[in-house]
Amino acid sequence: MIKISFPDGRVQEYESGVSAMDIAKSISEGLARNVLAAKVNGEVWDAGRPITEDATVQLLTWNDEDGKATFWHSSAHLMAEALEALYPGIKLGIGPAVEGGFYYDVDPGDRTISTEDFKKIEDKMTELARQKNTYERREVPKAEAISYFKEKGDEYKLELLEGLNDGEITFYQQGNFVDLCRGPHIPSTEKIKAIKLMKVGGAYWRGDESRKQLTRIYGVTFPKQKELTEHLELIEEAKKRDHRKLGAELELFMFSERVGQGLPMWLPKGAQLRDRLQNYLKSEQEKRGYEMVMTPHIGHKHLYETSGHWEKYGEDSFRPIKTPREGEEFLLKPMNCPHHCEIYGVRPRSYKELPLRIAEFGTVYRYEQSGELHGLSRVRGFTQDDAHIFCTPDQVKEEFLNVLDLTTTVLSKMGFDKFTAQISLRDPDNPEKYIGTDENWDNAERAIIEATSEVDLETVTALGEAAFYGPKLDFMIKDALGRSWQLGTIQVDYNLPDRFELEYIGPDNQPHRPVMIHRAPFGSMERFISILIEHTGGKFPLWLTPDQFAVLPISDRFNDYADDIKRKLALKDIRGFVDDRSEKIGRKIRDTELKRVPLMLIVGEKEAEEGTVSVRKQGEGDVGSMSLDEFVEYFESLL
RNA sequence: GCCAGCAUAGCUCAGUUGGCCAGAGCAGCUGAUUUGUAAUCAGCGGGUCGGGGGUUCGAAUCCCUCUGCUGGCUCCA
Repeated sequence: MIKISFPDGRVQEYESGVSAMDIAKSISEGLARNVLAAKVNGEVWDAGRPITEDATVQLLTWNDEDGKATFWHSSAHLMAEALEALYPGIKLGIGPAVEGGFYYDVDPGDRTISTEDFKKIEDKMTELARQKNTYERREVPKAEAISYFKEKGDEYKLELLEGLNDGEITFYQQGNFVDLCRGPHIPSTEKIKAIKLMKVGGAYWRGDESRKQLTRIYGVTFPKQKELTEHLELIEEAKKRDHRKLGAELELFMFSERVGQGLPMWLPKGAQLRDRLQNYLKSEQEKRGYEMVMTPHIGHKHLYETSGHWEKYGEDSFRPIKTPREGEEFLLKPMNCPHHCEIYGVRPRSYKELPLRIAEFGTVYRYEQSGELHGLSRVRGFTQDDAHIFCTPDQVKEEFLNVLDLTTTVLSKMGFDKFTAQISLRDPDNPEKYIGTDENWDNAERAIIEATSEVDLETVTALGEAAFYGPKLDFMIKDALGRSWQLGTIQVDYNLPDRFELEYIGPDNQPHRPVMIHRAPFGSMERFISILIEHTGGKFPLWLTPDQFAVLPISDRFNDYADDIKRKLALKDIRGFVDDRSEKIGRKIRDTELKRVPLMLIVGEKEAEEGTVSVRKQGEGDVGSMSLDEFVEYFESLL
């Protein structure tokens, strides 16, 4: 007998060789039906694999991330089986589960697989799934594995085998399909009820640009048809909120082929929104001791040689521009920090001035590969909400707290309430990869960890993810659709102060090197606004939205009254417009709704006589009529 | 940059196997209507079918090439 302990702490005895599925059955048939895999001593196993020693066992179902991943991984095998049936001789790369589904990289030879082929692949998968084939695990000697794939002519699997040792090779088989696979898998293909292939694209074998490009087919599967339907609805909703679509509809920004790809232009409403966002951030920064600076859009190549950016990124940047006579070389500024370092160095600094916090909405230009450009989220010219804090090593923690406070304040104001952070620390096994003293690193890493724990921020720690010049903290937020986005970062930097030989005179009358902290709560205005658009679906917070109200006269006869309302509200800093078209009120309401204007003031004969407005609120409808003063009060209560 | 796909009016899309002056809805303009909580009616204008080259008696449609966009890969100070 062996002892099995469960997550709730319960311990029960079973015969050796019992499987997770047996255990599930002993608890209830219903549970057994839902079990996809099991975590045995922290490792995910096939539900049917015999357990021969004492172990902790957690049964995994669709509701567990690991259960989902197993389900999708098994679905990848099912797709591979279907592909082999439809494309004889197709060669297989790898087929893992990923966030939101699975993919398989395949080499179809001289055939191509496009979205048009999805239907027939899905149908084949459904047909195979209905055969209720079990996934059988088998340990295979390396020699046998090699000869199997040699005969099959699958060079990719053979290459994968090269990296594996004899004794750790397993095959999984369902139906007629055998694959080299570590597993685990779900018990049977019959669990896979709903199948949808999502997209197809190229992917280099083993992610190596110099290797052959395989066809990557993405798919997603579910145990219930209904879940697939919901999943597709979520994707539809995301499509509706796509910032590129809304940006055009709401006239926030545009792109032009003639201006160049990846170079957004802000239309009046978008510029207004962005300006408002910047002003808000500016005022919050001023409260926290930041000072604004401005620096030019280009900088001498020497500046970036000093900073090290030229050496590291120069080859992949926009080419330098030259002065016509002297041939001096300038770069479009890819970073603001070198300029800010020069500002720090304008005169000798005393420890009494530290921390020095200098901020700039600095527009930078980076050559991003053309295939990477995407709406506002990935562009070639963008504006960072940048600031650099120069401080003493002792002040790092205090400054982190200051930045965390700023960031959480600002993001909450924007309607984001779910944020987490990743703390990136040194790789303890490779200390030589990093610049700066051990003492400073220890100090900064401790400061970050302490600061984040003091503000009650949910964090994950990633060892070895730090930059070579210092540890960092990255903010992640979840949007209204539950998607995660990485926003701004806070990075400690020991490198630039060195390179620019920055100093301050300490109380000991000796020069010391300051620590530099880079931070950008939004990351970039462009990217942040793209996330904000999708988070809100274009329904921005009232204080931020371009037009806060629209006055809709019932007929032309009340246009003057409507203009009067608008003027009076403008005096109260409430902004909006009058829709004075000769349209019916229903039409005006519809058009105003589509523009995502939060408040509508409908005025007709009754209102003009009584000096009132009839208020209609986004998402709520008619909220009744009120005097203008009452409306101003109502408006303020919504802010 | 690489792979795959796409490009027809300001927007969303039709356009049969290449074949008369390339269509619709919305938007725009003009006029009528003067309207009470999500689309009033009529008329008009608007496209070298992304650019260039080729095949053909004939190209939006087939081929090549460039540009841009979409999805993926790689990269991201």
